[in-house]
Amino acid sequence: MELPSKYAPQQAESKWYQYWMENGYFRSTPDHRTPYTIVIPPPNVTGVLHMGHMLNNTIQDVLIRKARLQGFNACWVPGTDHASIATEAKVVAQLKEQGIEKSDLSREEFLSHAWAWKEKYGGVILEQLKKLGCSCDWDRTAFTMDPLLSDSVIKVFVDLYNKGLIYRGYRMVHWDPEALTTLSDEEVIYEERSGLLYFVSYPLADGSDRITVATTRPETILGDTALCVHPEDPRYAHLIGQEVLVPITNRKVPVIADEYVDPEFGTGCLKITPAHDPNDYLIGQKHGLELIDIFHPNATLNSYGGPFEGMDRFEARKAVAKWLEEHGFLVKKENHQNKVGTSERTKAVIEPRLSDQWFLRMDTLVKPALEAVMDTQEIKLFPKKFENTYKHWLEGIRDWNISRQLWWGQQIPAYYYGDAKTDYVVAESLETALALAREKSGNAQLDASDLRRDEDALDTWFSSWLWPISVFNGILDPENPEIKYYYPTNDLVTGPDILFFWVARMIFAGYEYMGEKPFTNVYLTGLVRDAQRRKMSKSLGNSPDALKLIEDYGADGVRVGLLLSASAGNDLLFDEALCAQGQHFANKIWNGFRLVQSWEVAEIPQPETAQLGIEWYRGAFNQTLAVIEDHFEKYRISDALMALYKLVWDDYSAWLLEIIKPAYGAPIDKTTYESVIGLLEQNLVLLHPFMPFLTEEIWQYIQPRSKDQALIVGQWPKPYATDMELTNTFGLAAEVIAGVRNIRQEHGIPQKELLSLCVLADDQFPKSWVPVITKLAHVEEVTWVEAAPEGSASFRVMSSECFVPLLGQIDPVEELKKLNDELAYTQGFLVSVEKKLSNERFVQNAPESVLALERKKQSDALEKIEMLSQRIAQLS
RNA sequence: GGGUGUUUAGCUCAGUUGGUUUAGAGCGCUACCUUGACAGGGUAGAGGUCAUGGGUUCGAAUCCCUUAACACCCACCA
Repeated sequence: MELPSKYAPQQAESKWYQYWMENGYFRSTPDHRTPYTIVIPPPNVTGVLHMGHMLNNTIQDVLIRKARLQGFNACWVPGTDHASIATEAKVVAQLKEQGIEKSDLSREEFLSHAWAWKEKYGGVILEQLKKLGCSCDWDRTAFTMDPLLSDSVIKVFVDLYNKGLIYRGYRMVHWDPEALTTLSDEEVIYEERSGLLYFVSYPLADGSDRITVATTRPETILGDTALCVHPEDPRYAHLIGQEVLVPITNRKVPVIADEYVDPEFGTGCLKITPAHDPNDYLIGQKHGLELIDIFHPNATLNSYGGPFEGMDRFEARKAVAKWLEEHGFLVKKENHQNKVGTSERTKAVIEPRLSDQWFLRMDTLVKPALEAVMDTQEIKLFPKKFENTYKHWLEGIRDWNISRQLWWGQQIPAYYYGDAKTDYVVAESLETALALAREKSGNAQLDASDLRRDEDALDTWFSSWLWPISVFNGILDPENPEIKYYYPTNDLVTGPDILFFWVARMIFAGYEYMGEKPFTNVYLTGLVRDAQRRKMSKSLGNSPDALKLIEDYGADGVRVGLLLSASAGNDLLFDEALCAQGQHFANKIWNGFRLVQSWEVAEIPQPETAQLGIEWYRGAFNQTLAVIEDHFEKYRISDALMALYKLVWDDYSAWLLEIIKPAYGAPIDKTTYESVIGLLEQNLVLLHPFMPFLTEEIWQYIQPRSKDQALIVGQWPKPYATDMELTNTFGLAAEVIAGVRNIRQEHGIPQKELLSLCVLADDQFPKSWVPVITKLAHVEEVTWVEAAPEGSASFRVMSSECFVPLLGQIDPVEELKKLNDELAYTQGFLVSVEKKLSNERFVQNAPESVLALERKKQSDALEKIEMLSQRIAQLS
């Protein structure tokens, strides 16, 4: 059959993906085999595939496919996350475009819009993963708001509440004025921003003096309820206990003293706005200060804003500053760098805000999670450096704010029946809630209509932290066969940016609900950056279109490109050139196959060269197989691929195929043909996890295969029984061949012209390789000589000297120069070796093996120098 | 402010407990090759005082300290 000389991935990819799907190779059900399980880090349901997804899903697919080939029952559970805040923001924006405000909708109406959106766009990213070749068990596709998963979340909430780990508290929390919800500590990103430090003077109530305070937020003056100085600050000692007038409002507030104040900073006097700053809040509590909340939820000023009411906080900042300046309260302004908390999702500047929220106590959950990683190593993080980060975070962790003022998500199962703050119950169902409420209130007349369910939804991560358990229904039905079989999962592959958000919390949940770790190995990939080291982001527009890449280079090419650049634990600088390299590699493999299948097979004896080549390659294959296993164990996927790349490109294509290649038009013997097909098939198995499409394509071209002979369910190779001696001496033969090629190159001798090769050999000369040397170096014959023939170019391999007689074509001056250069190098080398050997302390201290080695180097060098000198003498 | 990590060829990175290394790979680069699988190819080659300064050692890219640059994480300093 006539195959094209360029591998065209497009048709092959859709063909084989469909074939795999139709035959159910991705499906997994519990059986007698050992399971190998990965749960996907569920991408946002509204998301589209970006480079980060491409990378970590490629890695997961490599691991899953390899496990499948190794005979494990491989199960990769796909799914999506409802991403409460991100999705809600998108839906709100979309509704706005249609002229609908969220505030005009009921919860039910809004949710029906949100579900419609999810149905429409929710599957996109999963379809894209299929294009990449991901072999997920699609029948298991889960969504964090599926009934089963949602019920799990509610059950866990109630359970944790009953255990006393979840509580409702009035706290200062991070408020996102754009999304109109609170956020957890982890969702706040601090950014360095340059702003102004305003120095504002407050008159004493009795008019006797003025005090200047420094603030970055003059608008919060409207909520000031005290000034505060350090108790031992002599500058202000006389003012403690006096009252000052707050500018604009003319409210009288006290001057108090607290050690929190740093006398060195600003003026050493701090204004206290307990409602709008976490520290001020603490000081306010300590000193019993009044709380004045000056903002609406969207961070515009409320009625406390006086003349500024209705203004946005940043607008108000300028307006207040202007007012202060005009009325003589503003002493000066200074440039000031400070860290501003922003919302991870909306980028809005966070406003500290007091409110009633639900919290999860972390102290007891943290303990087993810390031990599992730091002490018992039940869970291993790759790369290891993240263990420290993990430890630090766990040790400094604060309670987790899990309530969100959103609708898209699991609604908190708390029901209020009265006006007091404690008039609520927590229950999985309305009926239970009613019963509990009647009991708690002592009012048997309570009726379902008297219960008001908490309006808030739960943090997205409060559902995804159960993911490895809930996808197997392990929360609602902990004894079911699936969870017992698949849990704990094996590997988790994700980005380090969600180590705290997700990974750590899954570990908490695993120990709390399964009494066991959720996974054994966590492989944290690097961030994908562009060639200039910038993060890939939509706003920079430097993120390539994932699907376009697949179209251009083929999924296999993209996978290889991505993996080649992703050395373990480092950020990866993505460059399309690497996808091209992957594509070239695919083509190389394709053409290697094209060559073999073009041969006519005949019942003729096997040439010695072919026998040697096959035997040697088996050894090389064994070595690479071992290297690959080792790399995989350490999650060095990139290195594993590179080892394979070299095996296939150099050893298989460049050497083996050249060695066995019959003369043009001549047939190949059957033995060699069958061996090389066998070797090719083994290569394909190793390559399959990385390049699933191409390998299946060739695999099926080689011969028709039945359903259970497909490559995807093939068998991982075992090492060949082979003569490693041949493998080990091949390197020398290759050097001889390279030596001859080099001489050809230097003297411009075409391939067609056969040369002869004379060798002044010692024992180490690879004599068994002579037939191969003859063939690949285009040498007529190899003869053994005792002295250098007249007019030869020469090179050395170990301590054998090789000559290519080139009467009349040799420039003795050139040849001499070459020899002299080599002599100089060898002498330099000898000096360094002898320096060591003449050092008594080296001889005394170094281990025998090292000494022997140095002595060998010395004698080799001496011998070489002698031979070189002879040649030089001869020529000059 | 605290912590972690990085710094090896033009680029991206290996270099495993210090000794088979006057340091390796891939890509790129240079020269030559219309070589019957592949120019998305082949052959050959150039290219590094292992960030800096010091120390330990018979021996350091590798261990210790200094300095510098970069990256990331954590932290309520107005």
